Amino acid sequence: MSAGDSGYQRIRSDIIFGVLNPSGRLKLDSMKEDYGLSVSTLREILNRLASEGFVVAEGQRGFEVAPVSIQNLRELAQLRILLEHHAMSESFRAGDMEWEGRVVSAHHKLAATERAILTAGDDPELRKRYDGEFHQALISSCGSRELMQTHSVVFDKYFRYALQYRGSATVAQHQALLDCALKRDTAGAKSILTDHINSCVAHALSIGTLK
Amino acid sequence: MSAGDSGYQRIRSDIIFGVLNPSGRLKLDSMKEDYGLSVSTLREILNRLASEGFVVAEGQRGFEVAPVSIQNLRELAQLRILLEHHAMSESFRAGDMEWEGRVVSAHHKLAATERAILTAGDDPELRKRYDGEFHQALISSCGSRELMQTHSVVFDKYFRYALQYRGSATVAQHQALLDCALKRDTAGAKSILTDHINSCVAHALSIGTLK
DNA sequence: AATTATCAAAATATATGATATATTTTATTT
DNA sequence: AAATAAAATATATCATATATTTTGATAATT
Repeated sequence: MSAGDSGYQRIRSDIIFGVLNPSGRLKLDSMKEDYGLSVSTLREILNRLASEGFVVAEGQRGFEVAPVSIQNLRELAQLRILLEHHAMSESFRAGDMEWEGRVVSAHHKLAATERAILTAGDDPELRKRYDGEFHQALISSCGSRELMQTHSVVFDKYFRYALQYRGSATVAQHQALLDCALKRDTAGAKSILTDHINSCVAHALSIGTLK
Repeated sequence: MSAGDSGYQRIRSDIIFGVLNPSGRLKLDSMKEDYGLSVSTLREILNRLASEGFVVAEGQRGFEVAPVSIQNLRELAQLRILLEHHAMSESFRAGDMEWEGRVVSAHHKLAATERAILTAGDDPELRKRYDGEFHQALISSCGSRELMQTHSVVFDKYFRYALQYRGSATVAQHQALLDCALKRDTAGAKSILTDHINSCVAHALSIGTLK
């Protein structure tokens, strides 16, 4: 893996998981040391992240981590619901046995990880990975790369607000989504997903660190 | 405007309007001369375009213009319909007098440009600009920056397939969309937009250069 | 004879450090 | 306190060095 690619993954992850503070300036000199990369390589990475929306580039004045806000959380939640509802519909319709296999497999890994949280404690990075992979599996037969890619970026941006583990309600919702998928119950899945996301928004707002 | 920014605009535009051929390799050395930029600046630009999906970056093997295909056109058309339907609904609901002003203004400019095509010939770049600004105005009160930005990228990618002017049907559809907007007729607008986009897809397919 | 494997040279891409340009801060003067 | 100039800091661009991939020639294998 190239220096640029691994640096990209690290910085992207550090933004999502709050290692780099929202709205914090990203000074090239200090990042050069922190990530062991040259300015040019850093700039390539920051340009990529800027067009994904994880970084804002203020022309001639450098880069900063994209801010977080209640408004932005609500927008991302709504957009995720819109994209994921549609993608689930299509995917449930077209999903074959291979698809069911992917869904069951992804759910198994997610559920096991969620159980492990109770004993070993939460690992947000691992949880995000399996959560993402489960929702991705659910929509993986939607037939549209563009839709899946768009959804994936929205999901990752959304996850900046979902860093705290919310416990058993989430686990039950994932199980219910699995059941709906195997029954091809699109309406049920949409309804559960809406609750899933809205309760996450409510939880994020209840912490009260946003404005 | 910085060298990087203007180069970005030019290269992005050259991809959308087919000056740079789909699937064509983007060699840094030759681009350096064509655009008068250094490799570093070019790489920043190509990285940005890669994460938007206009360019594909094959690790260690450089960059190429994103390919076009019937499948991709269909995906983008569907995604645009999904996003724009939802955004119109919200925007029609929330749109106030200022919004109506923006819509009327954008339509006026688009309609005038479309009329001018008959006498002065088509200028795809101008047409895209005003077409984009009209649809943007329609959804401008949707209340979600994330939705508008996502829509904007999808619109631009979609436009790679809409380079040929299609004539009076399009003009009538834009007029009908304006009427629906001012009447807050969401259902009507959705139906017209669907036709608008689907007939554009049909037209692109009828040319038969895609596969 | 045709195909595959090996290797060196050329072409190309990636990464770096240095320089030029722009922005912000500080100090000085009005 | 406001305005301006100088210094300090940071960003943007460039030219170059390093690493990778591709190409083409030769040798080995089927």
